[in-house]
Amino acid sequence: MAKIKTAEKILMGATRLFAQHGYDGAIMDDLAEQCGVNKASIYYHHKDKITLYEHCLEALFTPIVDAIIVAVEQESGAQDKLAMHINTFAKESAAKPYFAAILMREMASGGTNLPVLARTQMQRILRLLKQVLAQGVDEKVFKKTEPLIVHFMIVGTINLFVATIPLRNALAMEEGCQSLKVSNVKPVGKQLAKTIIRSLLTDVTHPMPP
Amino acid sequence: MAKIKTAEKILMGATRLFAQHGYDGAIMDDLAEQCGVNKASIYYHHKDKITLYEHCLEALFTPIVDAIIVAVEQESGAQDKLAMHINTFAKESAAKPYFAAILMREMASGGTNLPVLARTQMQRILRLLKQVLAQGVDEKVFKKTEPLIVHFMIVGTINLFVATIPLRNALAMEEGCQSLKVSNVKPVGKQLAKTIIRSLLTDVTHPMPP
Amino acid sequence: MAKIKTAEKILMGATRLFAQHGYDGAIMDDLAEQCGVNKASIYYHHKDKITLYEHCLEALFTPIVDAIIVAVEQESGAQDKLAMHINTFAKESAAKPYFAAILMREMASGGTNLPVLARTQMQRILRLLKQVLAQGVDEKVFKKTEPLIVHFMIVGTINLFVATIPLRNALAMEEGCQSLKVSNVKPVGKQLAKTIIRSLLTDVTHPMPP
Amino acid sequence: MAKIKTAEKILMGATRLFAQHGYDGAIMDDLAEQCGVNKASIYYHHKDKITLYEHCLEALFTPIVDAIIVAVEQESGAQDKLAMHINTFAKESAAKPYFAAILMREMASGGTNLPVLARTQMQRILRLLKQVLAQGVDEKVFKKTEPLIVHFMIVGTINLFVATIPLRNALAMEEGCQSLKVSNVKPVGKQLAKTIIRSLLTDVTHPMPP
DNA sequence: TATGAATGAGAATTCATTCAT
DNA sequence: GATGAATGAATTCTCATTCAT
Repeated sequence: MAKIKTAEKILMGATRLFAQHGYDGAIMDDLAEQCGVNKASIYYHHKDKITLYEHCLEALFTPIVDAIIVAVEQESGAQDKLAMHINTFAKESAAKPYFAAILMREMASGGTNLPVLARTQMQRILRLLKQVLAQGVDEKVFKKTEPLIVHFMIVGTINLFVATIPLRNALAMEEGCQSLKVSNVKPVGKQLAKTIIRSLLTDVTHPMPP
Repeated sequence: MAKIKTAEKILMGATRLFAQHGYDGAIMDDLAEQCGVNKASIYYHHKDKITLYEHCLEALFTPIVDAIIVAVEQESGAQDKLAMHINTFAKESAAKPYFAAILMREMASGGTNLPVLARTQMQRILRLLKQVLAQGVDEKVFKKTEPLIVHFMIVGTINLFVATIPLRNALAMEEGCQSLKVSNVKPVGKQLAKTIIRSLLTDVTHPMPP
Repeated sequence: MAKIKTAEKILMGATRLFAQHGYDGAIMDDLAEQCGVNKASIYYHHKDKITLYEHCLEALFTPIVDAIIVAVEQESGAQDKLAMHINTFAKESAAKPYFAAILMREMASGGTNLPVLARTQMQRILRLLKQVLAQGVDEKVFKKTEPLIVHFMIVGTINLFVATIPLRNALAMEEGCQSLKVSNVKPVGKQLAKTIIRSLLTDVTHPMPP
Repeated sequence: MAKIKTAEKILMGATRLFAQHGYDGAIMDDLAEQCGVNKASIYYHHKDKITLYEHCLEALFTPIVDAIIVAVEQESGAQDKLAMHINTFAKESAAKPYFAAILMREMASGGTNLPVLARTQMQRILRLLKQVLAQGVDEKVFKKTEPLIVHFMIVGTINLFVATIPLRNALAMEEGCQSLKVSNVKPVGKQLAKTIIRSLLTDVTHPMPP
């Protein structure tokens, strides 16, 4: 019987809670109740709240960044790599929706509280992007641009899209405006990739991916 | 004697605190101290914490959205309107940096807690954008696109850029990586506008603004 | 134009509030609002809360006790005096309903907080009752009894009746039980007087008042 | 080791405090201190102040009413039942002196705040009394009377007597008036029973209980 | 491991009172 | 006399954390 370990159960519940309410808004009592464990058990497994938070970030960020790096490595051309970068980021964000919320809050805090590990992970992504863009410049397909801005476009757009899925559904109800209800990330990633790549290309007549 | 009104002083201090720490992380005692007023004074002017928060959002969001609408109205062509939309959003966000942080947190919450007024303001922006894009389609300059995605690109990118200014400065120190230190929003807005507009244009040979 | 003086207006409002909520439950802000005066005005006219309370008690208790004494003096026989004592107490309590509530609360506090003046007034009533009962014993119409118990019967019964008028009306609604709705004090005073006097009479064949 | 449970300890302390100072006058800090428990413990066991108050009323009222009902059931004649009703009410009130104080305050509030349970309990008493009086009328021993008035005489008198025991002791000291010092409830109940029954009897020559 | 109970340090809110005009 | 604003001292309640079993 594949009983989920208590420590794991707590970690998952905590991630959801931190995503929904932020670090300060997440309450240990609620966590215990929602996980169906005793409050003291949390402390048996996780030292304290801040450490638990760090565990959550670690468990959340690392595999996402790893997945992106692996995916990008499988492509060879700069253009394909960039497209893969963006699409994988989108896919992973959509698959682990708490990632977007937590990242957004941390960015909102100026990232000051962001545990070192999470910061490191975000820098790995940025570094990867820089390499891809540099490769593109070398290959004469991309113009020179500020990688940071591209990074912001990717992360900002996707995060916002994923984090607002529930909001948009609510608005769609209120307003009867169906267009708000877009909740599939794939096309968003696609269009974002197209937009960014097109703006980077040296030669606009260069063939675009479909 | 132009004494700043206490209510106003509290509102400003509260906005900063909410932006820095989020709703739950902002502490009324700190607010009182930072404003140099008595704790009870806060309650004299603002009923309770949640109401104070709503007041902050109201004071923050409305003028920004108003400014964007006014600016866009002064242009006539869809392309110019869109550029103005993006640049004004960037300019306003940069001028009132708490806006980005607060909006990001709210988005992270799925916007569920977002007071009605703030939601309404964000919808005003979106509605404006829709009109501009529709006009562009009418004028045959723009391809048909999902306005929501464009909206996300604008808001997500700019917000992330503005909100991470302090983070990036910190990172720049740590890493000695000067490129992180970009803190002037204007070029970001410019490049974002160019990127988005270029991807929207029906005819890539269409003349771009410099 | 017979404008009610502010001090007076406050006194009346305060009496109601103290009766409804007790000393601790009465809130100065509410008082100001209900009286339509500024909070600071209360302190202009009444020093502080406890003093205001004393003023209320004084204004409430003294005329009631005076009225009883005057009324009793107008009778000559012990039996008539006692009847008058009870009926006047009932009448006055009904006319000034806040009296019952305030007295009950004070009694509930063990009367420890009861300002001296109010205590004195209650003792005047008790002293009067003692005299009447003693006179009855002298006149051989009354048996010797403990005046305090008679006092309690009178005050306890009438107070309870008057104070519960609103409660009983509520209950009558809920239960559809009309008998609860007795709200005219006169017959209660009458029956109470009859009950007490009958139990005091030496000779049960002694003529009773109708 | 028969350690008194904390929840119970709090309940008892709270009952005393509510009786002495009323709901608004009872302060949670004081309660914690007097019980020798931590402030937060109170909330661990009792949700909030109002709930704690309700728990107190429940624990206080129910057994008293139960005792009265049981005692009355053991008698058969209406006259004996009524005497037992009054005497048991007196006995119970004396045994749990906080009952009188709390009931008086609630009555003073017009009973409006009185938690449903306490109201229900008081109605059980009234209903019992009605049955006894009705039985007496059936048995032709009692005249028809308004049960509510009889109820008020019983409750009002006994409550006042019990609640004022401390006051009277104080007065007795001040005045040197020994007669005030009556603090044994039994004779009061006895006399009250005699008084009420005598006034209810159809035939005054009817044999009274000693 | 798990849990019910406990707790100290806060944190939001209230309230009587005062002050400047 | 009257009033809007301010304030210090509570007061209720919360929350992360610990302890005994």
